[in-house]
Amino acid sequence: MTIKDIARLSGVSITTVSRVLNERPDVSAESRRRVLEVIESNNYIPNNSARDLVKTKSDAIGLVVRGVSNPFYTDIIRAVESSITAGGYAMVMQQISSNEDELKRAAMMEREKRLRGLILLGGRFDYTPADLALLNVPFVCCSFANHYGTLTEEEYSSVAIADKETAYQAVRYLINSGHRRIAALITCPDDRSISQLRYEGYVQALTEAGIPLEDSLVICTETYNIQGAYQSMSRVLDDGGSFTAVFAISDNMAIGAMRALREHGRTIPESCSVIAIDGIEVSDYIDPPLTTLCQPMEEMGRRSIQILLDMIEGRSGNCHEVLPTVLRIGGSVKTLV
Amino acid sequence: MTIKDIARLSGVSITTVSRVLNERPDVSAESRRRVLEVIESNNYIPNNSARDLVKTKSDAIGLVVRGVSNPFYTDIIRAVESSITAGGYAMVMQQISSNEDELKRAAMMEREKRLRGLILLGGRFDYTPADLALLNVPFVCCSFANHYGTLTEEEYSSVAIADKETAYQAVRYLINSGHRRIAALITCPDDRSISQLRYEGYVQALTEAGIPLEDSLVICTETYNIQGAYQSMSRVLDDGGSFTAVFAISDNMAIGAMRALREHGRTIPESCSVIAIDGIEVSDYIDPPLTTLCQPMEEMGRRSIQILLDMIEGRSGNCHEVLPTVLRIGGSVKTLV
DNA sequence: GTGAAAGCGCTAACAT
DNA sequence: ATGTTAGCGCTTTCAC
Repeated sequence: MTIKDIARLSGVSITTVSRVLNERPDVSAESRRRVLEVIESNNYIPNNSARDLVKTKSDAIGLVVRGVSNPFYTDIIRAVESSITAGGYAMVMQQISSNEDELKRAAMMEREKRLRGLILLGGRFDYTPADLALLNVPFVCCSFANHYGTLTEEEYSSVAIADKETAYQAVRYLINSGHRRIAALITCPDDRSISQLRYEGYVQALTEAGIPLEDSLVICTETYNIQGAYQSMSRVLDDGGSFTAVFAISDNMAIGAMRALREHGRTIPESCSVIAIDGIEVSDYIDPPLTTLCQPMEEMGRRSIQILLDMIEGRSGNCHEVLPTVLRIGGSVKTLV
Repeated sequence: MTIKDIARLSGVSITTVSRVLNERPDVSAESRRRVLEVIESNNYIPNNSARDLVKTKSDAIGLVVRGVSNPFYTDIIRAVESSITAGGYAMVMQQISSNEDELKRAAMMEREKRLRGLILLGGRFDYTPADLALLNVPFVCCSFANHYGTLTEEEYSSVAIADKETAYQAVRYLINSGHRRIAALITCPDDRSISQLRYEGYVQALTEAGIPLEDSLVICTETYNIQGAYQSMSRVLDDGGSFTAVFAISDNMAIGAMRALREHGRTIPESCSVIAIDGIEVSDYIDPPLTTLCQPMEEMGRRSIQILLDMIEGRSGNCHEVLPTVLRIGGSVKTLV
């Protein structure tokens, strides 16, 4: 069933059918009615490949994710997908492993699929202008920005929270609650990632409060997953790590750490407080509910697509949005007297 | 940059370039080398739309999901995406809300995108042959089957666990632990969904053990989410619901219910045991770790794609796979003396 | 308001 | 081994 069949069946030319298909005004009501009728009754759907070919572009937007199973990304993906579909585009998703380069993958997808735009969900913080040359369509960095790179604000778009400041607030919250021996659960202090940024917030908060930094309180997990956090924290506790509170750079890592703490007889929050950043749903249902700074996942996804569509459809250029976080007080932080 | 440019630049015809592109043997080593060189240095990537158009089909496989943020689906999606990419195809994902019909959406996608096949992740259990007429490409039902429908085994494919039997095992485990007043946390006893199937397992286990069914022990949440389970369980506990154990049809719902139990002073497992089905990662990190029957998510995703590609590439026809579950003993079930 | 015809970039006979 | 050519299904001038 092609446009030709519809034309034949409704007794008009291909052109007229095309006009109806594209909601052009220059078709008589009568022709339109007939064509629509035939389309309807034959369940005809135009071939996207053919349309894309002639228009030399598709209606697809690519989503490149570092790990779809990261529960933090999950809500964003949902919002992204909804917004893309609502905007009349289609989403093509690819995930990449931690050692792959998201830009190379994105560039590949872009050319192959003739993408109109890209969302990068999680990625490196150190793109250079040369990296960008790979991409020929608008893109939005979602949940990260170019803090360690050399891009100017005009060269790319981003939607994220203020990572360093948020981490600072979290640690500040612990300090205000009377804690001074505060461990940081991060992936690595200088991997130019979100972890480094949040670690910097931790350092700033301690420094400002006149609390000396201690290497033994910086727990590096290498990975972002729950199991890695559990193992790293277990190891530290086995070695007798001593602190009254933990700042975890993600809810997921906090949850892994909390199990390690419990298994080592450290009740939460009585013998160790925990605070994190992200605000995934489940962390509000665990015991005790995790005190955390919530990112507006839904909004991050939605805004990213809004910005991307604005660029694709020529309404505006690159832009950067820093979304606010909200402190969700659970029961994982104890005030020391 | 099109195939024509490459042909010109390497001094051969477009056919030869096409041959190189498609790794055909009938090209001289010399020509191949030259073409490859030009392709490489110009960063040329063939236009997929054009290829799809002439081949009258794409390289895309559609994934239709009921709620991407369901943590149980998340691992499956990851496996599905990896397998699709590894098989040389591309994944196009769409999620649908609970009131939309997945088959209609799938059919829409299929025609528009000229999909080669479809994975339905979560869906109705009551398809009829008429429903199937909508779809013209192979598809695999992932995590569900046609238990309440009228399809024959030859008409569709599925990869799932034995839901009723698994639920039976879970409840049986509670009974063997000495429980007799066992609540069931389900969405609805007769919605022809996975909930109904698992509820049937619950009924069978009780009946077999000579335990009378009690309406007041069947807690319906309508939704599958954590919050809905929390609210429903809270309501029941407010009304003084009395039971020594809860069988939840999903880990997620169990986690919601556990918070409600705690908030009502019911410690787990001392004053109430909890068992569930799914085995998502986080449920092994909560306190107490949830005792649950784990589905092999990774394998479900992988096998679904294997089966789908086998059908797409004509290696075999429809087939059904029932994957085993594994009991993961946490600390949420207490043995009554 | 409508249609004929060119062409988007590619593959696949078919010929050489 | 290589090139010529006819479409794939659609949109878009351009004429009428």
